[in-house]
Amino acid sequence: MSLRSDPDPLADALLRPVRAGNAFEETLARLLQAIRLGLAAPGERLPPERDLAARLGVSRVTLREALHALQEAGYVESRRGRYGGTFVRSLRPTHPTPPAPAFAADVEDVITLRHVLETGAAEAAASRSLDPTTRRHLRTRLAECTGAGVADYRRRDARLHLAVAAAAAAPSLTAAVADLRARLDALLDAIPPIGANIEHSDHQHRAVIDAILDGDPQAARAEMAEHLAGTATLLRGFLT
Amino acid sequence: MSLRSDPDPLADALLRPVRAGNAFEETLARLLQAIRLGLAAPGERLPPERDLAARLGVSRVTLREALHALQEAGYVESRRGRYGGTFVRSLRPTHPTPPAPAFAADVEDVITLRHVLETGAAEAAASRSLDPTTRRHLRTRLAECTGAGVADYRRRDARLHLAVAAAAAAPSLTAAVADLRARLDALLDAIPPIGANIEHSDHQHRAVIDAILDGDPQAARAEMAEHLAGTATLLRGFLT
DNA sequence: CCCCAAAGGATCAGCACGAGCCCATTGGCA
DNA sequence: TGCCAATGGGCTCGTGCTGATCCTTTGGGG
Repeated sequence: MSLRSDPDPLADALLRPVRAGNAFEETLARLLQAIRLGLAAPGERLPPERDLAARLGVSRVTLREALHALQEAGYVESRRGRYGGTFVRSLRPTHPTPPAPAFAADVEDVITLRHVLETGAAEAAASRSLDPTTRRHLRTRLAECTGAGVADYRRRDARLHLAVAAAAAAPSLTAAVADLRARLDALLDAIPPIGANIEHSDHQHRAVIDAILDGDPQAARAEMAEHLAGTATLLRGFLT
Repeated sequence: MSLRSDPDPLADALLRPVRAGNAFEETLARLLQAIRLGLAAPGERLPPERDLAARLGVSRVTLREALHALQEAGYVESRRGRYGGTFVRSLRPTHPTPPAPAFAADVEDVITLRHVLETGAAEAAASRSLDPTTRRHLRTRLAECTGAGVADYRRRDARLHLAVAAAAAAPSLTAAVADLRARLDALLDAIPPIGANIEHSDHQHRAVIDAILDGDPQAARAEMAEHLAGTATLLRGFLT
C-alpha cells in the first residue's frame, strides 16, 4: 500500500469532474451571478425565458425551475402578458445566501488564479487599440465605482473588473474572469464587510484604467497587481 | 428593430452555455486529451473504470461508452481479469482526428488566453518556493523535450507546459491550462507540422525553466512570453 | 491446485432533462 | 372595442444518464 493519496497535479487537472453539478444548480448559479453583477439593474427585465434558455443551453423547464427558486428567494419577480417578463427586484433578497465555509486551499487557489487572470487581462487590454465604445465603457464603470456606497460597492467593483476583462477582447478570458468572480464573491461573503479602504481602491482603479486607456501594458499590469494584493491580504487575514 | 446582434461582452460571458456538450462527448474529449498528454504512457494502464468514472463525475456506463469509442479509434485496448485494465496502445490511432476548421476569432481567443494563463503561470511558479519533487518534475519534462523528435514533440511540449502550470500550485490554473491546451492542439492539428524550430523552442524552454527554478518571476514571465509569441505567429500565419 | 480478489462486461429501473406544444395573460394598436 | 403579438405557465413524451447489481475473466497466493 502506498501512503500517498494521489498528489499528481496532472492527473487531477485532466481527470477532474466533467460536470460541476446538475443543470438546475448550474443554471441557478449563473443567473444569481448575472443578477449580482447587474446584468439587469433593479427594476429592469431579464431576457425572455425562451432567449435565456437558448443562451444558457438549457431547456426552458430547467430555466424556469431556477427562476422560480430565485423568485422564492426574493431576487426576481415575474409578470405575464405582453411587455411582461422577469424583473429584478430592487429590494435585497429575503433569504440572503448563507456564507459557505471557506477552505484555505481554495482561498489560495482563487488568489493565484485571480492574479494571473486579472493582471493578464489588464495587460492585454492595454496592449490593444480600444474602440471608442470600450473606452467609454471603462470610464463609465470607473465612475460608477467612485460614487458607490458600502452597500453597492462590490457589485460595481465586479462590473469594473469584468469590463477590464472584456476590453481584452478574448471571450474565454472574460468568461474565466466572470467564473472566478463568482468564487471570489462567495469568499467575500464569508468575511465582515469592510468599508474603510474603498477610497484606496478607487485610486487604484483609476490608475489601472488610466494605464489601459493610455496603452501602457506594464503599468496596467503593475497597478492591477497592487490592487489585487489588497484583497488577497484581506482574504488571507480572515480566512486562514 | 435594432440591427445590433447583441455585442454585449458582459451578457455573453454571463449567459454563455451551461454545458459544453453531453456527458459522453465531454468524457471522450477528456480521455482523449489525457491520452494525448500522456497521462499514461503507451503500454501503460489507465485507472480502473470505477475510479475513472468517479473522478470524472460520470456514470460507469457513460465512461465505458467513451472508452469503447477510443478503443474503436485505436487509442486504447482493454483486457479483462485481475491485473487487466484499459491500456494505451503504442501505435498511432487508425482514424486520426480530422482537423476541424478554425475560425479567426477563436485563434485570437486562444492566443490571448494562452499568453495570459501561461505567462501568469510561469511568473506564479517562479514566485513560489518549489519543493524538490516539483523541481525534479520540471527538469525531467524539460529533458524529455530536448530529446524528442518531430513525431512526439507536441506531446512532450504539452507536458512541460502543464508541469509549469502545476508548479504554480493552483489547481484551477492547472485545469485552465489543460483545457486551453486541448483547444490549442485542435488548432495545431489544422496546420502542417513544422519541425524547423524545435531547437529554438528548446532554448526558450530551458530559459523559462531556469528562470522558474532560480525564482525569478520577471524573467520567467518574459521568457515564456517570448516563447509563446513564436507559436502565436505560426498560428496567425496559417489560420488567418 | 483451487480459491479469490480485481478488473472489465452487461443489464435494468428510475429519474433528470430536453423538445415541442398549447394555454393564460396582458397591453398596444388598428 | 376587439384583435393580436409577446410573454410567462404548464403539460407530455422521449431519451440520455445514473446507480445498482450481477456476470465473466484472469492471474497470484495459500
